[in-house]
Amino acid sequence: MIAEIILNSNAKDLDRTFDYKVPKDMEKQIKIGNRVFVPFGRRKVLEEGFVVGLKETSTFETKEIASMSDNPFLNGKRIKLAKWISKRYFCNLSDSMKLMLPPGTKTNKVENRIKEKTNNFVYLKKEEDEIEWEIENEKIKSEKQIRILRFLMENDAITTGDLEIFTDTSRAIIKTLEKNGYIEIVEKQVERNPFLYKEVEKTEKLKLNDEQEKAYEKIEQAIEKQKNSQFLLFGVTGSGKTEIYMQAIEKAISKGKTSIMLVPEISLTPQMVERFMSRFGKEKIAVLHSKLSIGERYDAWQKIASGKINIVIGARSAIFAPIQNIGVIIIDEEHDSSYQSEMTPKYHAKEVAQILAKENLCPLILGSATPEIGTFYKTNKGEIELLELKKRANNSSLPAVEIIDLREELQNGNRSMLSVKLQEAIKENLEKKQQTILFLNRRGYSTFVMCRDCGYTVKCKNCNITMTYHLKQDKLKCHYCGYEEKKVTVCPACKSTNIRYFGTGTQKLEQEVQKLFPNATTIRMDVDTVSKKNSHEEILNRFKEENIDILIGTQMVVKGHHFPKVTLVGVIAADSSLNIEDFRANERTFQILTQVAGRAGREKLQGKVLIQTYNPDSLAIEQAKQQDYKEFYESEIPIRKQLKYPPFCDIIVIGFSSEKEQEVIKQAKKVYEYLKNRIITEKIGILLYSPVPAPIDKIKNKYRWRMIIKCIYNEQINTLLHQAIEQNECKKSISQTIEINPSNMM
DNA sequence: AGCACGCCGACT
DNA sequence: GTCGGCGTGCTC
Repeated sequence: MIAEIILNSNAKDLDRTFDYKVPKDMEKQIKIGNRVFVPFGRRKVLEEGFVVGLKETSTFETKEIASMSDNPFLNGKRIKLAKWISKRYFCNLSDSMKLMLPPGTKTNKVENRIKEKTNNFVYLKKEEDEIEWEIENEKIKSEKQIRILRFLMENDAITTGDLEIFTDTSRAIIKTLEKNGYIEIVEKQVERNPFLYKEVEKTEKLKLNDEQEKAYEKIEQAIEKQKNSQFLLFGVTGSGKTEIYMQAIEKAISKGKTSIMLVPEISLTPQMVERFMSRFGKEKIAVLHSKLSIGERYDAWQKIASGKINIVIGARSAIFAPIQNIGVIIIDEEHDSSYQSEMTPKYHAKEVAQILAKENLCPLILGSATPEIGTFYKTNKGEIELLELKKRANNSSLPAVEIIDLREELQNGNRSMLSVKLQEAIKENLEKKQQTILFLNRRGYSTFVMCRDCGYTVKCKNCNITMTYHLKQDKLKCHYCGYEEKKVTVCPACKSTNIRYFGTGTQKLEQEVQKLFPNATTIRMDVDTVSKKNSHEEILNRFKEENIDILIGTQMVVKGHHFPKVTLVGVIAADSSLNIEDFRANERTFQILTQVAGRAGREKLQGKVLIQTYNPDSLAIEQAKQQDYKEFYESEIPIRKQLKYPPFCDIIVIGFSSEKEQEVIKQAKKVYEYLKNRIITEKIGILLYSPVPAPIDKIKNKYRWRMIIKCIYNEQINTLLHQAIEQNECKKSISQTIEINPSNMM
């Protein structure tokens, strides 16, 4: 017997199967999906690989499989899904398989066994920076050691269970680190999973109103009849979507089936999880999110794989949880961009969910108050069934939204970031002792630094983008590669000292608010303040519990949380998402403004929203004021149609990048010519644009070019694109990427 | 990706 | 002479 093996490697050249002979004693157990170790080339160590096919003969002179894990790891269905992913998202098969492997799977030949987790904790003893510095000072340059340190830093405490994931060598390094006093290993009963010992009170299902009942019945039917249909549960926050989700899950359980519910990472709060646990009991629910350590993730994964779990709740990657016999898949806030992975494989959890739902013959429920344009379009075409919830369950009224024209403010001589009206509203709110949220989707202090004499702007030396000034560290930072520089006082081009800091970020906003309202308490939330574990929750809880007057933040403040005392929301600049080079600019602006507006006055108190903008005539902003999704949809659809944007046409971006600009251009042109010829000879209806530099043409010292194709994406196009890459080989130093309707067009 | 082979310049 | 830098090519 011959096994077709995919090696665990991300090299382009190795993204194909290799044939190996199956030893006689292995023939009975071996199955597609098994993990094996094989000799490869001249390498001294065995390589890890996965069985993706079995056959009788091979045209090659085969070597023999050396060993096989007892754990099956994957199966035929998973391999099939991995193959689909690598085809659809243009990644190596080994990359898509990695998504489905148990967390912390070791990639060396040592068998991976994790002993029972104890409560022994390893703590970092010193300040993070100091450790890194000391390590480098002692010239300990081992990659492994640095990796372990990173791991320790990311999880300020890890269990000895986590330690088991490491290899013997790594464990030895950790012991050395302990001996030298960098870390300490303590025996301590600490419970990191707040739900493990917490008593949850059982709650009963709520009575549905007529609208909810109508929607639920449709879903119930689909679960009952095992119909692979898709639903859009379209309703504002507070219209009772969650109760419908829970009853759908209950229905699935009653049929002996499991459920997956995806939520955006940011909405995965303890309160949300508790709500599900008190309905279904905590034993049957597994929660997967990015704050889990590898050990915790491993435990959850094993529990799901063993069949003890019937509900999986998690962010994007939870779609790959090893759960069987799915009865319903739910994607809450389906428009959320976090469902699209930004790392290879750049999969979209919604598309993967569609595949899984088809495979399991179960319904897929998408929920949103501001669905993706494409999703709503499908409800018109009958591909998705629309279930509408118009009523707000608690009958609270929509906040009053007002648009403020910043051009007028400027004409009237107000150079402040806060318009007169917004300042007055904040003052009034402070007097009433009610809370305010100020939203500005840009972090840092100043977004660019320019010489007023010669127009020179400070750019990152690795990336072709302007540096942002950060007040606290008094430094210029590149938001793309993290490069930092001293602040500039003398123009490097003309030696002028007439340097000005332009643009505003959350830091400057906070400073200005403190200047204007010295007696108000403020708290800021953006990536710079929430870098540490859990502080996202901490900031929001502090804002709520300590009654802080003003919360200043980027999009993080927009989602999930319920703040009963917030009655004023100020949007400092609604334009930032409007001017980006992206076909979703209007959609993103509408979604974010509608969501921010929804933060104001969610209970008895009447809420007020002030949106400051330089484009008061923009339809997206005007319709966000009305908070009328359908009207926005109706106005956006003709634009999409006219400009040949999704959902009428797909945008395919082929990217090329390398440190050598000439090579990038050469390869881009080569692929362009190839595609042009194929399109002419095969008469394929696609629009091909010649290669141009990407909007950000240099990141991390790599020049970036790209070409855009507009067409209706299908199997034929997919094949053509794969061939375009395979048949136009290039140097290893050039990286080529293909994305269809990428979430980031930069 | 690794690992070896091979070709060429630098250095005892 | 030979050590080592890295470009090239192959791995069932």
